[in-house]
Amino acid sequence: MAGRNLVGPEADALDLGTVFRALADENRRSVMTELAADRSDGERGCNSFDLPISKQTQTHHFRVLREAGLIDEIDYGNRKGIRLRRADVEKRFPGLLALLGAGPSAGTSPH
Amino acid sequence: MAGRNLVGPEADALDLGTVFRALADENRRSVMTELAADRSDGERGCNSFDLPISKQTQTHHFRVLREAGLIDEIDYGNRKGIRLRRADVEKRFPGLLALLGAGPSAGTSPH
DNA sequence: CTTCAGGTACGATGCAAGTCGTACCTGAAG
DNA sequence: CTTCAGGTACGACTTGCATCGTACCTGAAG
Repeated sequence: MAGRNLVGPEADALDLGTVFRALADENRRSVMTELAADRSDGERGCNSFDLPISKQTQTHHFRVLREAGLIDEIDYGNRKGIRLRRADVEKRFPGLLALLGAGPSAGTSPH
Repeated sequence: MAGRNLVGPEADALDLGTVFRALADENRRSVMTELAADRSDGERGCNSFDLPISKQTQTHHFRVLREAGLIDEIDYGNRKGIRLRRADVEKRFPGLLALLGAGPSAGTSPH
Protein backbone atom coordinates (compact mmCIF):
# COMPACT_ATOMS: atom_id res chain seq x y z
CA MET A 1 0.00 0.00 0.00
CA ALA A 2 2.36 2.70 -1.20
CA GLY A 3 1.42 6.35 -1.27
CA ARG A 4 -0.13 7.29 2.03
CA ASN A 5 2.54 9.27 3.80
CA LEU A 6 -0.16 11.77 4.71
CA VAL A 7 -2.71 9.50 6.28
CA GLY A 8 -6.36 9.80 7.09
CA PRO A 9 -8.64 7.50 9.08
CA GLU A 10 -8.86 3.77 8.44
CA ALA A 11 -11.62 2.52 6.17
CA ASP A 12 -13.78 1.31 9.05
CA ALA A 13 -13.38 4.56 10.92
CA LEU A 14 -14.95 6.83 8.32
CA ASP A 15 -17.61 8.98 9.94
CA LEU A 16 -20.76 9.78 8.02
CA GLY A 17 -21.13 13.22 9.54
CA THR A 18 -17.55 14.14 8.68
CA VAL A 19 -18.01 12.83 5.15
CA PHE A 20 -21.24 14.76 4.61
CA ARG A 21 -19.64 17.89 6.00
CA ALA A 22 -16.71 17.43 3.64
CA LEU A 23 -18.99 16.96 0.65
CA ALA A 24 -21.21 19.90 1.58
CA ASP A 25 -18.70 22.37 0.22
CA GLU A 26 -19.02 23.22 -3.45
CA ASN A 27 -15.30 23.20 -4.21
CA ARG A 28 -14.57 19.98 -2.38
CA ARG A 29 -17.54 18.28 -3.99
CA SER A 30 -16.36 19.30 -7.46
CA VAL A 31 -13.00 17.69 -6.73
CA MET A 32 -14.66 14.51 -5.51
CA THR A 33 -17.00 14.46 -8.49
CA GLU A 34 -14.05 14.61 -10.87
CA LEU A 35 -12.21 11.90 -8.99
CA ALA A 36 -15.27 9.66 -8.85
CA ALA A 37 -15.88 10.09 -12.57
CA ASP A 38 -12.37 8.92 -13.48
CA ARG A 39 -12.59 5.15 -13.24
CA SER A 40 -8.84 4.74 -13.73
CA ASP A 41 -8.28 6.10 -10.22
CA GLY A 42 -4.91 7.45 -11.23
CA GLU A 43 -2.92 9.83 -9.10
CA ARG A 44 -3.64 13.43 -9.96
CA GLY A 45 -1.80 16.66 -9.40
CA CYS A 46 -3.17 19.08 -6.86
CA ASN A 47 -3.64 21.85 -9.37
CA SER A 48 -5.22 19.69 -12.06
CA PHE A 49 -8.55 20.77 -10.62
CA ASP A 50 -9.61 24.20 -11.76
CA LEU A 51 -10.57 25.66 -8.43
CA PRO A 52 -11.33 29.40 -8.29
CA ILE A 53 -9.62 29.81 -4.92
CA SER A 54 -6.16 30.57 -3.58
CA LYS A 55 -3.43 28.02 -2.92
CA GLN A 56 -3.83 28.19 0.83
CA THR A 57 -7.52 27.49 0.61
CA GLN A 58 -6.89 24.56 -1.70
CA THR A 59 -4.46 23.14 0.84
CA HIS A 60 -7.20 23.48 3.44
CA HIS A 61 -9.80 21.69 1.32
CA PHE A 62 -7.54 18.78 0.43
CA ARG A 63 -6.73 18.40 4.10
CA VAL A 64 -10.43 18.23 4.94
CA LEU A 65 -10.99 15.59 2.27
CA ARG A 66 -8.06 13.56 3.53
CA GLU A 67 -9.12 13.79 7.17
CA ALA A 68 -12.57 12.68 6.14
CA GLY A 69 -10.95 9.59 4.64
CA LEU A 70 -12.04 10.34 1.08
CA ILE A 71 -8.64 10.85 -0.55
CA ASP A 72 -4.96 10.12 -0.07
CA GLU A 73 -2.38 12.85 -0.31
CA ILE A 74 1.09 11.91 -1.45
CA ASP A 75 3.73 14.44 -0.50
CA TYR A 76 6.70 14.84 -2.83
CA GLY A 77 8.11 17.84 -1.03
CA ASN A 78 7.42 20.54 -3.55
CA ARG A 79 4.59 18.72 -5.28
CA LYS A 80 1.60 16.74 -4.12
CA GLY A 81 -0.46 13.91 -5.50
CA ILE A 82 -4.13 13.21 -4.91
CA ARG A 83 -5.80 9.82 -5.17
CA LEU A 84 -9.38 8.80 -4.47
CA ARG A 85 -9.82 6.10 -1.81
CA ARG A 86 -12.51 4.49 -3.89
CA ALA A 87 -12.34 1.01 -2.38
CA ASP A 88 -12.47 2.24 1.20
CA VAL A 89 -15.28 4.69 0.55
CA GLU A 90 -17.30 2.14 -1.39
CA LYS A 91 -16.81 -0.46 1.32
CA ARG A 92 -17.94 1.87 4.08
CA PHE A 93 -20.58 3.88 2.22
CA PRO A 94 -21.60 1.94 -0.88
CA GLY A 95 -23.26 4.12 -3.47
CA LEU A 96 -21.99 7.39 -2.07
CA LEU A 97 -19.64 8.13 -4.95
CA ALA A 98 -22.37 7.42 -7.45
CA LEU A 99 -24.46 10.19 -5.88
CA LEU A 100 -21.87 12.76 -6.84
CA GLY A 101 -22.79 12.28 -10.47
CA ALA A 102 -26.34 13.36 -9.68
CA GLY A 103 -25.17 16.85 -8.83
CA PRO A 104 -27.12 19.12 -11.16
CA SER A 105 -30.64 17.95 -11.94
CA ALA A 106 -29.65 15.28 -14.43
CA GLY A 107 -32.01 12.39 -13.92
CA THR A 108 -34.94 14.30 -15.34
CA SER A 109 -36.04 14.30 -18.95
CA PRO A 110 -32.77 14.45 -20.91
CA HIS A 111 -35.06 15.62 -23.72
CA MET B 1 -50.75 14.56 -2.57
CA ALA B 2 -52.23 15.71 0.73
CA GLY B 3 -50.14 16.99 3.58
CA ARG B 4 -47.70 19.54 2.25
CA ASN B 5 -49.02 22.83 3.49
CA LEU B 6 -45.47 23.70 4.45
CA VAL B 7 -43.68 23.04 1.22
CA GLY B 8 -40.09 22.49 0.22
CA PRO B 9 -38.50 22.25 -3.23
CA GLU B 10 -39.82 19.99 -5.97
CA ALA B 11 -38.25 16.56 -6.36
CA ASP B 12 -36.16 17.57 -9.36
CA ALA B 13 -34.92 20.69 -7.63
CA LEU B 14 -33.20 18.97 -4.72
CA ASP B 15 -29.65 20.22 -4.41
CA LEU B 16 -26.91 17.83 -3.41
CA GLY B 17 -24.96 20.46 -1.51
CA THR B 18 -28.03 21.50 0.46
CA VAL B 19 -28.85 17.88 1.21
CA PHE B 20 -25.32 17.07 2.38
CA ARG B 21 -25.29 20.20 4.53
CA ALA B 22 -28.60 19.18 6.05
CA LEU B 23 -27.35 15.67 6.79
CA ALA B 24 -24.05 16.90 8.20
CA ASP B 25 -25.68 17.83 11.49
CA GLU B 26 -25.83 15.09 14.10
CA ASN B 27 -29.37 15.85 15.28
CA ARG B 28 -30.86 16.17 11.81
CA ARG B 29 -29.14 13.00 10.68
CA SER B 30 -30.54 11.07 13.64
CA VAL B 31 -34.03 12.21 12.66
CA MET B 32 -33.48 11.18 9.05
CA THR B 33 -31.99 7.85 10.11
CA GLU B 34 -35.08 7.07 12.15
CA LEU B 35 -37.38 8.08 9.32
CA ALA B 36 -35.43 6.09 6.77
CA ALA B 37 -35.48 3.00 8.99
CA ASP B 38 -39.28 3.04 9.27
CA ARG B 39 -40.43 1.50 6.02
CA SER B 40 -44.07 2.29 6.75
CA ASP B 41 -43.34 5.98 6.10
CA GLY B 42 -46.09 6.99 8.48
CA GLU B 43 -46.53 10.52 9.70
CA ARG B 44 -44.72 11.12 12.95
CA GLY B 45 -45.07 13.69 15.68
CA CYS B 46 -42.39 16.32 15.99
CA ASN B 47 -41.46 15.32 19.51
CA SER B 48 -41.39 11.61 18.84
CA PHE B 49 -37.68 12.04 18.23
CA ASP B 50 -35.66 12.23 21.41
CA LEU B 51 -33.55 15.23 20.59
CA PRO B 52 -31.42 16.73 23.38
CA ILE B 53 -32.11 20.30 22.26
CA SER B 54 -34.67 22.99 22.93
CA LYS B 55 -37.98 23.40 21.11
CA GLN B 56 -36.79 26.41 19.14
CA THR B 57 -33.76 24.56 17.88
CA GLN B 58 -35.90 21.59 16.87
CA THR B 59 -38.11 23.94 14.89
CA HIS B 60 -34.99 25.22 13.19
CA HIS B 61 -33.73 21.74 12.29
CA PHE B 62 -37.05 20.56 10.89
CA ARG B 63 -37.17 23.68 8.78
CA VAL B 64 -33.72 22.93 7.38
CA LEU B 65 -34.75 19.37 6.54
CA ARG B 66 -37.90 20.60 4.85
CA GLU B 67 -36.10 23.29 2.85
CA ALA B 68 -33.60 20.66 1.75
CA GLY B 69 -36.55 18.68 0.41
CA LEU B 70 -36.04 15.70 2.68
CA ILE B 71 -39.23 15.86 4.70
CA ASP B 72 -42.73 17.28 4.65
CA GLU B 73 -44.09 19.24 7.56
CA ILE B 74 -47.81 19.16 8.16
CA ASP B 75 -49.05 22.03 10.29
CA TYR B 76 -52.08 21.38 12.50
CA GLY B 77 -51.91 24.69 14.31
CA ASN B 78 -50.76 23.56 17.70
CA ARG B 79 -49.24 20.30 16.53
CA LYS B 80 -47.03 19.29 13.67
CA GLY B 81 -46.50 16.17 11.64
CA ILE B 82 -43.33 14.99 9.95
CA ARG B 83 -43.14 12.68 6.96
CA LEU B 84 -40.16 11.47 4.97
CA ARG B 85 -40.22 12.29 1.25
CA ARG B 86 -38.82 8.88 0.47
CA ALA B 87 -39.97 8.64 -3.14
CA ASP B 88 -38.64 12.06 -4.08
CA VAL B 89 -35.31 11.56 -2.35
CA GLU B 90 -34.86 8.09 -3.82
CA LYS B 91 -35.70 9.36 -7.28
CA ARG B 92 -33.23 12.21 -7.12
CA PHE B 93 -30.48 10.58 -5.05
CA PRO B 94 -30.94 6.82 -5.19
CA GLY B 95 -29.19 5.05 -2.35
CA LEU B 96 -28.81 8.11 -0.17
CA LEU B 97 -31.26 6.96 2.48
CA ALA B 98 -29.58 3.57 2.66
CA LEU B 99 -26.34 5.29 3.62
CA LEU B 100 -27.91 6.61 6.79
CA GLY B 101 -28.04 3.10 8.14
CA ALA B 102 -24.26 2.86 7.85
CA GLY B 103 -23.81 5.53 10.50
CA PRO B 104 -21.68 3.87 13.16
CA SER B 105 -19.14 1.36 11.88
CA ALA B 106 -21.56 -1.48 11.27
CA GLY B 107 -20.48 -3.25 8.12
CA THR B 108 -17.37 -4.70 9.73
CA SER B 109 -17.04 -8.15 11.24
CA PRO B 110 -20.37 -8.72 12.99
CA HIS B 111 -18.39 -11.39 14.87
C1' DC C 1 25.01 29.41 -4.93
C1' DT C 2 20.28 31.85 -6.74
C1' DT C 3 15.80 31.64 -8.71
C1' DC C 4 11.29 30.01 -9.00
C1' DA C 5 6.97 27.44 -8.62
C1' DG C 6 4.27 24.33 -5.70
C1' DG C 7 2.78 23.82 -0.92
C1' DT C 8 2.41 24.75 3.93
C1' DA C 9 1.93 27.42 8.50
C1' DC C 10 -0.08 30.94 11.06
C1' DG C 11 -3.09 34.54 11.79
C1' DA C 12 -7.02 37.51 10.67
C1' DT C 13 -11.50 38.25 8.85
C1' DG C 14 -16.13 37.70 7.48
C1' DC C 15 -20.07 34.91 7.21
C1' DA C 16 -23.01 30.90 7.99
C1' DA C 17 -25.03 28.06 11.35
C1' DG C 18 -26.43 25.77 15.96
C1' DT C 19 -28.15 27.07 20.23
C1' DC C 20 -31.01 29.30 23.55
C1' DG C 21 -34.11 33.21 26.00
C1' DT C 22 -38.09 35.77 25.78
C1' DA C 23 -42.38 36.58 23.98
C1' DC C 24 -46.18 35.27 21.34
C1' DC C 25 -49.61 32.30 18.70
C1' DT C 26 -52.75 28.08 18.28
C1' DG C 27 -56.01 24.67 19.47
C1' DA C 28 -57.78 21.50 22.97
C1' DA C 29 -59.40 20.65 27.62
C1' DG C 30 -61.53 22.30 31.99
C1' DC D 1 -63.71 32.48 29.78
C1' DT D 2 -58.81 30.41 31.64
C1' DT D 3 -55.21 27.15 31.48
C1' DC D 4 -51.80 24.53 29.28
C1' DA D 5 -48.76 22.17 26.01
C1' DG D 6 -46.93 22.24 21.29
C1' DG D 7 -44.81 25.45 17.98
C1' DT D 8 -43.17 29.69 16.09
C1' DA D 9 -40.84 34.45 15.67
C1' DC D 10 -37.19 37.37 16.73
C1' DG D 11 -32.93 38.36 18.54
C1' DA D 12 -28.51 37.43 20.72
C1' DC D 13 -24.53 34.66 21.37
C1' DT D 14 -20.97 31.54 20.11
C1' DT D 15 -18.67 28.39 17.34
C1' DG D 16 -17.23 26.60 13.01
C1' DC D 17 -15.53 27.34 8.64
C1' DA D 18 -14.22 29.22 3.99
C1' DT D 19 -11.20 32.57 2.49
C1' DC D 20 -7.07 35.20 1.98
C1' DG D 21 -2.30 37.82 3.27
C1' DT D 22 2.12 37.27 4.68
C1' DA D 23 5.91 34.54 5.50
C1' DC D 24 8.33 30.37 5.10
C1' DC D 25 9.72 25.64 3.42
C1' DT D 26 10.96 22.26 -0.43
C1' DG D 27 12.96 20.47 -4.50
C1' DA D 28 14.26 21.26 -9.32
C1' DA D 29 16.50 24.02 -12.78
C1' DG D 30 19.92 27.50 -14.11
